[in-house]
Amino acid sequence: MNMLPAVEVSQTPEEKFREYLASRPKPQRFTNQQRDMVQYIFSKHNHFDADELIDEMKRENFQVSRPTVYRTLKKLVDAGLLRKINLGKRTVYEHDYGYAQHDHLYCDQCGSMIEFQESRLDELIRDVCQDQQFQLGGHSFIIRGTCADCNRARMTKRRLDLV
Amino acid sequence: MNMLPAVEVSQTPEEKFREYLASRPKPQRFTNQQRDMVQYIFSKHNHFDADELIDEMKRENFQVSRPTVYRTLKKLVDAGLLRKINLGKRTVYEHDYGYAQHDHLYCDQCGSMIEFQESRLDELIRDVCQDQQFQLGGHSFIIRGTCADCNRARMTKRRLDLV
DNA sequence: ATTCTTGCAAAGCCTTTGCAACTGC
DNA sequence: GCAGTTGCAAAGGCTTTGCAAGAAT
Repeated sequence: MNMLPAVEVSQTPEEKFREYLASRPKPQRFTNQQRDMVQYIFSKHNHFDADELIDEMKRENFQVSRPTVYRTLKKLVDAGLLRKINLGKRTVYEHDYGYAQHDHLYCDQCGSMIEFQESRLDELIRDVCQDQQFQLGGHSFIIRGTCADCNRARMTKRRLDLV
Repeated sequence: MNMLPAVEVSQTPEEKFREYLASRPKPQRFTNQQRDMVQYIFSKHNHFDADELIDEMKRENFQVSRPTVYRTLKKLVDAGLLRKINLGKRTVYEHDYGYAQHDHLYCDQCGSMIEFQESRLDELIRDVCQDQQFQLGGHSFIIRGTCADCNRARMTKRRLDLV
């Protein structure tokens, strides 16, 4: 995955999450499983779905249960630590906190997600909202197709097929 | 819904669908239920999900079964008559054939979808794909937020609450 | 102590599928 | 008549929930 610039943050993800929990109308508790999840998720920068997270964490002997993972992921999204991306077939999560605003190219062949930044997009979104008197909440933007690697693989295969 | 320019098409949706069916590796059949669905769907221009379509068609005494609706919707998407839009909570379909390329603003409050066209978006997409040597397949772009109507309603409510 | 979180099993929701009866071509 | 379509019931995949036991504050 090509890396985008990190963003300066003054709190660790865990601190930010605790702050979020504490600031709820009904203060919520910070549990061991939640701590493990936050630490695990922010120890690597990648896109993952609920199942992958559960499998990987179990493989590393963390104690995680499916319902709790779903419940915690929802809180992490609310807290602004994660962003949820709906891919149609799959729903994946990625870091939101401490990471630059960006969008994705999604490869239909290999499933990889390539991140990109485009300042023109923000401008465009602002203009459209202005036009329609629409109060912007957010956006989802995914460009689908075939990534460079898969394209190369295809080309090669096609060449071989012709022989 | 604000209307975008229609596009010139030489075939009716039904004709186009029959052509698609006939051109399959294993030619497929055009049935009464499929005809009803195509006619019903293209008799109005709106966004709908599978359930809404079934309910409405049943209400008008068309005979439709859930599995067949799903099977036919898939074919209509393949045939290029419909476009499938994943809204996270809901999956909706809209006319693709005979209708200008566009994207959507989605109101979180009332669920309405406002269509818009932005030529700058195509340019941007082309540039990003160029950069990444990515072969474009398509894109999904949804701007979320609160539409003008809902915003007005909220304003009014807020004013009333203050009295 | 109180109140929130957990984990199991079960339910929900939307979508797909196996299969026998049916129907377009 | 053959091959594809239909509709029922059932299964699937992912996500959520009721509730009793357990943990955080």
